[in-house]
Amino acid sequence: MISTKGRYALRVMIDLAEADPDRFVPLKEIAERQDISKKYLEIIVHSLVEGNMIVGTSGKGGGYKLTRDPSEYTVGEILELMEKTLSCVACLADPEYDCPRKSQCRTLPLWEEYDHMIRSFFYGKKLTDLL
Amino acid sequence: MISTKGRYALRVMIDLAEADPDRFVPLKEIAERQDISKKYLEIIVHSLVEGNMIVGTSGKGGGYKLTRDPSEYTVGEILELMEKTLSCVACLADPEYDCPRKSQCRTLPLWEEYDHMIRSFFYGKKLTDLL
DNA sequence: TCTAATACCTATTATAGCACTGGGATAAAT
DNA sequence: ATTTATCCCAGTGCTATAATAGGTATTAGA
Repeated sequence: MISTKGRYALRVMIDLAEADPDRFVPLKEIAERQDISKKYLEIIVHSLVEGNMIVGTSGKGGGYKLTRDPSEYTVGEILELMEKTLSCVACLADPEYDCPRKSQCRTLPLWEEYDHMIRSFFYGKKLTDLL
Repeated sequence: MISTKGRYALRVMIDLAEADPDRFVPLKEIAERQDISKKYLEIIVHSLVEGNMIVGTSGKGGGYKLTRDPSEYTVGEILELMEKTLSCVACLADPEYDCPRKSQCRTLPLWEEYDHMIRSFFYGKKLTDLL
């Protein structure tokens, strides 16, 4: 399941994409428009800043704005940043994990196909496709 | 994410699909073959019995077997039984829920498309496709 | 009829992640 | 100095997951 973090992050990004690209939009505004607690959004935008999706400046007139043109973001990268992984099963989420049953596992090919489908879907969607 | 319940259930079903269709396969055997604690599998097969996917008989010579031909099961129905929902977001998982933002939500169409894709994928796979 | 093998039932637990909330420190513009 | 912001750290309540434990009931066969 996509958590609120991923879903809210996407809404924040859409909100910013629809704003004046040269303006720093304060979180308070986004919170009101999106109907999400500003406090909770702080956590989310922090991750977005860490992932270089947006930049923030403090002080009066401060806020957040995108680091690139809206058309240069994919939904996949935003979601993956927030969810840590888009993988549907534990055995694929951690690339380090080497399952002892993998050679005989009847279900692994299914999960791999599923995983691939999800990735293509989300990485194939641009942020601008949602506007 | 697909939980262990869903993944293990699928493996149980595959295990039974590969067994003699007239034989009741004891859980102990499945647990050993699949390398899953028998105790935990009890919970899983209980749900499978409840959902009429398999039947069990007690006593010596007892065990579990499929209720239909392996080709008549879809992966989707097995997973949905175990996971309660295959929906990726809370707003679609509960059909009763009527989101106040749905008419203006920029992300809803994305989740709907995603949801549909997942359903088609899993309901389009038969148990026999995994053998 | 006894025994072994089996399913079936109820309960408890430990851990982790999710979805937040609170209080303050720091930064910048007027 | 004041206002408007971000930035930072900490804590909380809840629920689901992934099990484990111990027992009862049922059945086939020796």
